Amino acid sequence: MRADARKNYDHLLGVARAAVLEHGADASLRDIARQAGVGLGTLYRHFPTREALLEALLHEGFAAVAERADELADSDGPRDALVTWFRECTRWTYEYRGVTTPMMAAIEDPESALHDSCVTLRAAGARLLVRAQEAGVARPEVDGTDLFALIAALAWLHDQPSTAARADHLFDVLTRAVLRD
Amino acid sequence: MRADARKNYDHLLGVARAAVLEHGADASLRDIARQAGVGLGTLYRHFPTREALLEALLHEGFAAVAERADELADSDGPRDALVTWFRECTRWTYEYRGVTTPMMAAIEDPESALHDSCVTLRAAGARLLVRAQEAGVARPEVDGTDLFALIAALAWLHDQPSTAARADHLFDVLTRAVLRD
DNA sequence: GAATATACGGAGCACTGCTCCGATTTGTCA
DNA sequence: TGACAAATCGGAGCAGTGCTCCGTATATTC
Repeated sequence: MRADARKNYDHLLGVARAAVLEHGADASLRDIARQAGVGLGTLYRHFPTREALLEALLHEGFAAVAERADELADSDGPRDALVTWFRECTRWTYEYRGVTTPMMAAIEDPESALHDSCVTLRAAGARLLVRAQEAGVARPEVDGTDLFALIAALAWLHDQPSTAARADHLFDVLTRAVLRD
Repeated sequence: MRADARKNYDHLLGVARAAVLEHGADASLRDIARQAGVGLGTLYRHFPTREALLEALLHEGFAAVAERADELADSDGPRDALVTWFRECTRWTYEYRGVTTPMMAAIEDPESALHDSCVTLRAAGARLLVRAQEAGVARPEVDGTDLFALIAALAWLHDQPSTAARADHLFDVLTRAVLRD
């Protein structure tokens, strides 16, 4: 990679992060390029699709949340590990508005730049879920895809003006759908 | 209302219904106008906002689902009435893709053309919910807004390619968050 | 310092929502 | 019936979007 390309890539990523934090995952790509002092073609060369840009932006976070699942599996009991991870994962998605729709599309599309990260995240959750089910504290009819869907749904609800304020409460409500009473 | 205006209004509504059924709630307004053989200005005069168009499209459905709640309250027990209405209401939203985001925005915005219909729907669900809670079969911490949010979340999940096929299963899962075990 | 491969920038295309206003049609009243 | 006023229409025009393409400029290599 050429030196100027590397510099543009890094700068672009920084500007994109700020833009996505402020305007959500559907921030204007033109604005990002302009704000980075770079042509639109340059942005598209480095990030051919919006998913590629999001992947570059979120990759570390995905990995950290997935790894956190294994940490919790070691340190906590089946029930606490699942609930804590579910909560932390959900909270993490709250940072980036509108990221949940591309994620739901990506997990179904192996060509998407976000696909692998989403699959990794789902698998991490599924491990904790199975463990909790084996311990008899989670409902047996729920699977990893359901858990992923619930996380995405909570993120979506957090993006909606009418339910953003009660996100924590909705998390508690949805937790009852996963846990055995 | 002038005769030509009335004719355009009705025709526009028919074309819009087909377009929304096929392309979802964010169907191109230009396409709808073109397909109806009408200028864009005409469409905007009859339906000043997209919400106004959706309200005209969905008003009957909103009213029918709300009324259905009272029917079920008369005919069924607290638990069955709630679950059946929850299911029917959710299924109804499946007919129109992408309608849930504008609904969630509308219920918070009294100026929106969809506001009243959304409030009516939420109130209908809340009546059945309170009845079920008084009978001890629904969780006391859930309220009407939560129920509305769950319906919207299920509709959103149904719009996503990765979870559309398991919509019924997700309904069963989320029902456990509303009902007492 | 010259040659080559790499990367850049932005004009251009097709689409979107939405506004505005001159042209047209309808209903009314003499 | 015919003229007039009010209601309605149609689409050009503006600003924004995603995305492509290619002439130009820059970095690296020899």
